[in-house]
Amino acid sequence: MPKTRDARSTVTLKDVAERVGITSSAASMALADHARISSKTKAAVRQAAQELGYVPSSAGRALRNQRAGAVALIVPNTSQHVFGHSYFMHVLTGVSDAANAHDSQVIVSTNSDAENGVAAYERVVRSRSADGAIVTSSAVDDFHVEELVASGLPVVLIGNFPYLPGSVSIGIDDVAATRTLTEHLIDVHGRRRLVHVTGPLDHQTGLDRREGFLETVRARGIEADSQIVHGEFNEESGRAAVAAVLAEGREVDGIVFANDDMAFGGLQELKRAGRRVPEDISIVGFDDFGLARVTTPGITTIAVPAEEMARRATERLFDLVDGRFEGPAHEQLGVTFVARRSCGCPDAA
Amino acid sequence: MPKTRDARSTVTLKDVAERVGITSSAASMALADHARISSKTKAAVRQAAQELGYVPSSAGRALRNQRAGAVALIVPNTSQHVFGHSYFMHVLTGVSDAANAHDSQVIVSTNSDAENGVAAYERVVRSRSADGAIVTSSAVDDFHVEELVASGLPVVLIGNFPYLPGSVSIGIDDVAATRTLTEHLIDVHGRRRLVHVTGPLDHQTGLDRREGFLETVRARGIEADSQIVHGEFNEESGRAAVAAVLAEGREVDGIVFANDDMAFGGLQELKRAGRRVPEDISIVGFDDFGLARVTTPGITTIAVPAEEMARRATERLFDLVDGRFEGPAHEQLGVTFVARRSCGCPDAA
DNA sequence: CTGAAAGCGCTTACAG
DNA sequence: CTGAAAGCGCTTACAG
Repeated sequence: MPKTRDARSTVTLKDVAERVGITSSAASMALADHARISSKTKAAVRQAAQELGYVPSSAGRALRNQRAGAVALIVPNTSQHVFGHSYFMHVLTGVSDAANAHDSQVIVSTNSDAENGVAAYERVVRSRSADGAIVTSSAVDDFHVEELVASGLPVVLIGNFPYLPGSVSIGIDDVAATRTLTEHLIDVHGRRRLVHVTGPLDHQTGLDRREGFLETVRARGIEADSQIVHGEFNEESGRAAVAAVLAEGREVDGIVFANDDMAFGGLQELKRAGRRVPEDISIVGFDDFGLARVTTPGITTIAVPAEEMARRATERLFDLVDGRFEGPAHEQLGVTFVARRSCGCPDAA
Repeated sequence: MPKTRDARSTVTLKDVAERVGITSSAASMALADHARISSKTKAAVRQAAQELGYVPSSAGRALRNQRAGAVALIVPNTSQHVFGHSYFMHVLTGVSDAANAHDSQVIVSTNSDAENGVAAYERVVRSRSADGAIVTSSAVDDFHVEELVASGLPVVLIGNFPYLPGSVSIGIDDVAATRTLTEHLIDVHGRRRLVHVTGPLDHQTGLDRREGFLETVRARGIEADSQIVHGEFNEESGRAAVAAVLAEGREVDGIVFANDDMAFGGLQELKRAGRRVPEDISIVGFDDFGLARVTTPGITTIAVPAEEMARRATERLFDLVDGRFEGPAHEQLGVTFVARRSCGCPDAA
């Protein structure tokens, strides 16, 4: 059966070489600017390539060079639900920028169905479609990540992975950032009866942000008036957490949500219950991937530099792939505190 | 220089074949379940492959089969700014789902710098890294899209491209959808003095949504009281459009924004000016990719089935690649009207 | 029926 | 110095 693609012309190195009257070996060297080819021949080859519209075959190159010319951005479906759309676009942008700079393609591997023997991303990598992988998973018990790292394949993780000492990762200091938020509620707005709505505690971010909250209320001596409620990083769990807290009837004047989505859900529930934010209760979130800016009131939060993290992670990945760098290493980027009206601050801008 | 990758074992078909004591040709046929291989040998090969952790080399396959096993999702940078993050995640999800079902990788090509001779996505495709492409651009004057389609390469476009009759595309009926929104303001909420804030008019969506608005105000006989203001699909241009309209001092009781981002910008500007939405002015947007649901008030809008469009587009692409289908063809999917408080309707759920 | 060569497009180590 | 073979990993058309 004739294929559609047959209609298109496929220009190979051989075509270029024939036009110039040399072998494809020589043409290859000419295009690679090899010293042994005369500049006259080089010019002729370049022109022929130009005229014929020659583009090297990625498969031919990959097979010969044992190098795919692509990196994989791996998005486990667990992490898909945990983080939001904006987060991944920031990450994708960062990865693409760095990959483009290295003339590399970006393969996005979103494994929709969790367990089908070999995980989707393991395949990407084992089939050598990609020279390395950026992984955004943060589930502590995701053993696939561990296996991937252990396989010796170049992998850079986005996030903090203290339990994977052999890994290369780029993260932020979630503990310190949450401390900043919590201290802000206490020191600037005089809040004393605080609630922390956690993220999922099988995620390192969930654990670290809780730790930051706990450290702070302890340091300020208001631990007895504080409360921890479990959440799942999504809007609905923020709503449910607030509903549960309000149902208990305890006094609360500030809530530290472990991310913005939960803060938004909580905000809606507080409004529904007739509590004014920030007059009656100050709230803060975490991430600033877009949502926190558009709600009413805007949500005070920590801006996570997702795009920059991804860019750095990808640069590190190329270092690994090119053998310029040997893990393990963990790098942390700075974050920005963004004051909005939800805590009681005046709106920015 | 030894490469990092040398540390990893690379299992080839030859390794599998040797373990079983046959040639790699036979092993290939065995794994392909070819009739001429005995079921006993097949079982042995499968087991050996399993034990060794054999995964076919994508480069070897691609070269031999003249088929990359990947599709490209092309995101011209123009269109990146025009649409939002959520839109692309919806598209990416749809493309990934369909590609996974066809055992194909997804390459995302975001050409950051516009003009570097050959456009980034042309390279992807010319280097045969991808067997076909999904393109999300909607700029009417983006000649790259035209070239791509003309090249004979399998391409499916997301959106409406009436000026590219030779193309295969999946879109929605923007004219009819905008008519629905505009009629809603007039017929349900009694608005008579309407403004339409357009999208960029070098984009088909911008043109079509304007057309839908114009048709409706003409049909209802309120054209004289209507006004068209130019926007660019982003929040800031919505804000600016509203500021301009208010500055003129004309009476306005309803605004049809060509998308949600502009509606949100306009909403903020209206609030700032002391106009109540929806009491004084009803507003509507378009898209429903996330923003419209989280603002206060929520924005009445048309939900665009971006994920489904992408899934269908990718299915069509595989039809083209496999020669099961010959373009041109244009398919339109249905949309959903979503009533929220910004027009005067009670909030949903 | 079955063994093994040929060839996809590249690049570089080798032979002359 | 330069020509052209070898081989990356696959699959299938061909020879026996």
